Amino acid sequence: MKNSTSFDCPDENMKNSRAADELIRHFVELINTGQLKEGEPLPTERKIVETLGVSRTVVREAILSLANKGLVEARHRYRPVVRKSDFDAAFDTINDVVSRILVEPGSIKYLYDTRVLIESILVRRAATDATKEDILALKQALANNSEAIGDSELFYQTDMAFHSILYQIPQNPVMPAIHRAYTAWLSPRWLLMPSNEEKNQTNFEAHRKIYEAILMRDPDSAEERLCEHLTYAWNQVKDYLNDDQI
Amino acid sequence: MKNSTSFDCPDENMKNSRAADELIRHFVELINTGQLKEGEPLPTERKIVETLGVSRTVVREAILSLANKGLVEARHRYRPVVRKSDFDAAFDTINDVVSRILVEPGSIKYLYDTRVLIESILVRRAATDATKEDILALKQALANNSEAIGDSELFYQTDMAFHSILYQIPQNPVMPAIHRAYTAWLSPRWLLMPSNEEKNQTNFEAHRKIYEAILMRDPDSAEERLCEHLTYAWNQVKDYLNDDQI
DNA sequence: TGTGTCTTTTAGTATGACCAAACTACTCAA
DNA sequence: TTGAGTAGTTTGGTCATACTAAAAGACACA
Repeated sequence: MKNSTSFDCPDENMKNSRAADELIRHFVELINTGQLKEGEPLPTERKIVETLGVSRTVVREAILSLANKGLVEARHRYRPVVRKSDFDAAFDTINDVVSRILVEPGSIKYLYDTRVLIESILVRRAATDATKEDILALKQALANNSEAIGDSELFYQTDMAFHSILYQIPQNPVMPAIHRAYTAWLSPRWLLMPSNEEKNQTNFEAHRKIYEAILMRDPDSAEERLCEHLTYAWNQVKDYLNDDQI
Repeated sequence: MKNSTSFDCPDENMKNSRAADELIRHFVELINTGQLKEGEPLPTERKIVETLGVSRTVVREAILSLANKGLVEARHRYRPVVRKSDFDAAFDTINDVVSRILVEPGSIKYLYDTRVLIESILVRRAATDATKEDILALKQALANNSEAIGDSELFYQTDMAFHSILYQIPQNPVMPAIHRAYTAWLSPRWLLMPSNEEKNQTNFEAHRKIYEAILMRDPDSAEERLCEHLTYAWNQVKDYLNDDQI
């Protein structure tokens, strides 16, 4: 189909002449307006071919693009279904680029430093804004962390869980998504580092100090202790990264 | 979470029989190891067909995926070239998902609030860490902002430029990328709001106060003034968003 | 050295075919 | 009646081929 008339497109740029792009826009429109709801499957490829008047090649390209953009989920041999689009899904779609970036020297540190920045403000806000329930959650996470000191794998999990509370306190779904993204991207390198009870003990103490500063409603102290904690953690892990990754 | 091409399951393959996936992994490997360098074009589709022994359909799917993942850049009718993978590119690849998310009620505010959080810690760090050069850059940006009060379009640009200095101070390439992402995602809604000289004057004064707090090396004051500024800005813009977008 | 034209190559698209997995409907036994 | 097993149908994944228009390259010409 050459669609010389081109009903709605004023043909602004020649570069946008891929037929699949129009299909993509079509489905994005359907999804954004709710005509295709979350969890609902797209029409079959052959159905789209006959209703939209394009070839199956184009249909498959469009669906593939939608899948790669994270708007639909295309399991092998199943109909693509409209995906839940939340901030978690957004971070998921850049896993490959980030993996690519993280092989470049220095990038891991850059990413880690942004985590330090973000958690710095998070502990400050925790110190000033945390509710009784938040404090209780931190206390519980701290207890779990304490009990796991002898089990490094479990300690790693409770460590993450403690930090994740900080991301939950602002009641903003973007923050937990950021935490999950950090975890997904950094943990492969973190797990290169052997753990032991001594390190666990040190990290637990750091968590306790942060908790206490939050309890005392002292943002400056909370931030300072968090930075100490994360700096220590970085120094621990960097010895186990290849030189060209640091 | 399940369509990540990186390792996910200890039980390795679950019907992972899509031929394109292997091709994708192949090229990701070539790119990550530097055998395919940045700016270098991929082989032609037919070349890949004959060297890798797969059909052109599969080759095209793989290339399309690489393009959607942001690892290569596929201009219409040109050979795909290996793309520079930086944090800017990462944010670029999620524009579609984020656009989808931002049509959901409340999500714009959530995103904006994370910006407030991040800039809060940025102004704090600016107050404590900014070099003479940083201060000078802020001063210059402030001057440009002042001169643009009468020209709303120019004011918007100098406004962004002032804030962007804050993102540059940590000397971390992730932060400017975050700022550009915020700008790209939020500005379409921001530009719905009509500007006038009075608002510009107010915003400039806010910038000046932030600058002065940084100059005085007073992080608490800087953070407080920034939050006032961004709260004011939000209140200004929210009246021009549809009710179901707020 | 730069420019316009011709030829070759290649990406974009369409079509048809085939296979295997998923889906559907039906049969049959408990 | 119901549940499991089964055969036929649908559909996604892949391959092969063909055609078109645009990009790349070759080449003569000024």
